[in-house]
Amino acid sequence: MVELFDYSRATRLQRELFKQVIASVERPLFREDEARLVAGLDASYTRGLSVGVAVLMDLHEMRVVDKKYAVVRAGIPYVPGLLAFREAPGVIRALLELEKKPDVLMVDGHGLTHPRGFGIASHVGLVTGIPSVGVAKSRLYGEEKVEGGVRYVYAHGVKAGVVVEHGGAELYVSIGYSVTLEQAVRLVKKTLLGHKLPEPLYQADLYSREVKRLLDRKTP
DNA sequence: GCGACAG
DNA sequence: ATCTTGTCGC
Repeated sequence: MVELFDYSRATRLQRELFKQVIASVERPLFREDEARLVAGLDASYTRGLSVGVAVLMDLHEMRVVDKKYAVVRAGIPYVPGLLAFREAPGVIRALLELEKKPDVLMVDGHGLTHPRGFGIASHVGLVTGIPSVGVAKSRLYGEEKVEGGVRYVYAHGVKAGVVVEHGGAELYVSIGYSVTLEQAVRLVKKTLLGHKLPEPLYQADLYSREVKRLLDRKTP
């Protein structure tokens, strides 16, 4: 039968790139002290289209300094574990449109805490070569273990994520690409303001839905 | 076979 | 993620 999407080929690629993520974490490119720009990445969907957005924020002033979007065909359906193949194309295009290169990316979804250790956060980070952090609103994979009052998520033999409780909800923070788990958690906590999501993702969520509405209203 | 399953 | 009005509460 003709396959619209080669599942085994996609998972094979993820298992392979997972190794590069592990290698990147041993020598993190992310320089916390010098980091000034973070990009929040998210996407919305409508009529077979994917609206990917990238919102750039200044970590010192915690203000939005730039934001871009890209509309692409949502070719692949959503399949747990393969979210990146549906969502990354639009998000990456929007990211490349930014006037300045971010020091780190915050992606809506998991990174290492993924069945094959290569969720969308790792995917986007590796493809662009920019350190990344995954922030999901629910669990996907891994074993949770509490140590010193901290809810860690182990995956593929490594301490891959942390469950951060905030505003009555839980945030699954995980290593995306070229960052340590400690850096990932600090970045998320630092950008946690008055919303359930860290500011970069909250702003990205708002923007992607704004563009989607604009698209719905424009094309009846 | 059964349960889990990012957005 | 998306489909969807009003409504209860701070």
